[in-house]
Amino acid sequence: MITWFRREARDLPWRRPGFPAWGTLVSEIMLQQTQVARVVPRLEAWLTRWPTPADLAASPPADAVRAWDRLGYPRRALALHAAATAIATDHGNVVPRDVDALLALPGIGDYTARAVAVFAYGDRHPVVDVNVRRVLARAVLGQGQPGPAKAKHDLPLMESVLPADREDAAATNAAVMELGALVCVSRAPACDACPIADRCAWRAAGYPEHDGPRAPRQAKFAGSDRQVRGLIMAELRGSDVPVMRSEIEPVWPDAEQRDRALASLLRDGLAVGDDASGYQLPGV
DNA sequence: AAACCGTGGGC
DNA sequence: TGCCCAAGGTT
Repeated sequence: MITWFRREARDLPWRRPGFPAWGTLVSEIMLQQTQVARVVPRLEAWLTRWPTPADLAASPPADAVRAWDRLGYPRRALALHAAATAIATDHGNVVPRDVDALLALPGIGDYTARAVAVFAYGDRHPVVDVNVRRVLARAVLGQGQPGPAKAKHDLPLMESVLPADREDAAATNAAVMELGALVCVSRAPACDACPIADRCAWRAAGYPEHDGPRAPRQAKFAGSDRQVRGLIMAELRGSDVPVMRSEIEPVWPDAEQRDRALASLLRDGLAVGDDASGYQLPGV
């Protein structure tokens, strides 16, 4: 497993020697529900502009949202800015190493907290993302697809597979994740190229169809409030001055849905303003 | 705890 | 083409 990883691992920015913990944190938040290929260029630009948390904290949230551009889920940009502010003020501008301290930061949950502790600091924790859940579902549980994510179940399962040694455990976390991303993929797994095919419970059972509960499918995007929010955000990102309501109208025909989307953006803090002064990104 | 939150690539 | 999927988190 670890041998396979050392041979096959992709050359990614966050695997470079000396890559800062701050970079790991930024990369992990960017990678939430977002493909590696789309993250890499944004990550490099981000770290060049904001080399430390304090640098980001010194910029207005609007700059973070603009730099986020079209990565998606712009709340992440706002959360990252808030996390950087907390790190700069409460943690001496040093990304926390403790999992509970990381969990206390906005936008950081079970996966991201452990990913930072393990990949930035080399500590021994189970790291469970969608790739890991799929590999465990197949290799250990003998199921074709993972069920709904459940930390209470997923973390102990990964823990049971981790080597005792700290460095080996970190390498195993990365290796299982990489295996799920490159070989044990969701649709057409490349079992011929799998280093643990001879130990895979799913393969041994003859690849049975999945019967248990599946992870819930995403709601349709076309025509959704999420789509309208995205269109409004693109409008706000593209303007240096407040955007009037009349300028938002053209982005979507349904006025009621438009208003609902704008109201939700205001509630999320991704937009500020009113009809009189116009709407813009937060903090100038 | 189910629902919501963007965007784009692959097939 | 339309659907599945992607290094999840928050409410």
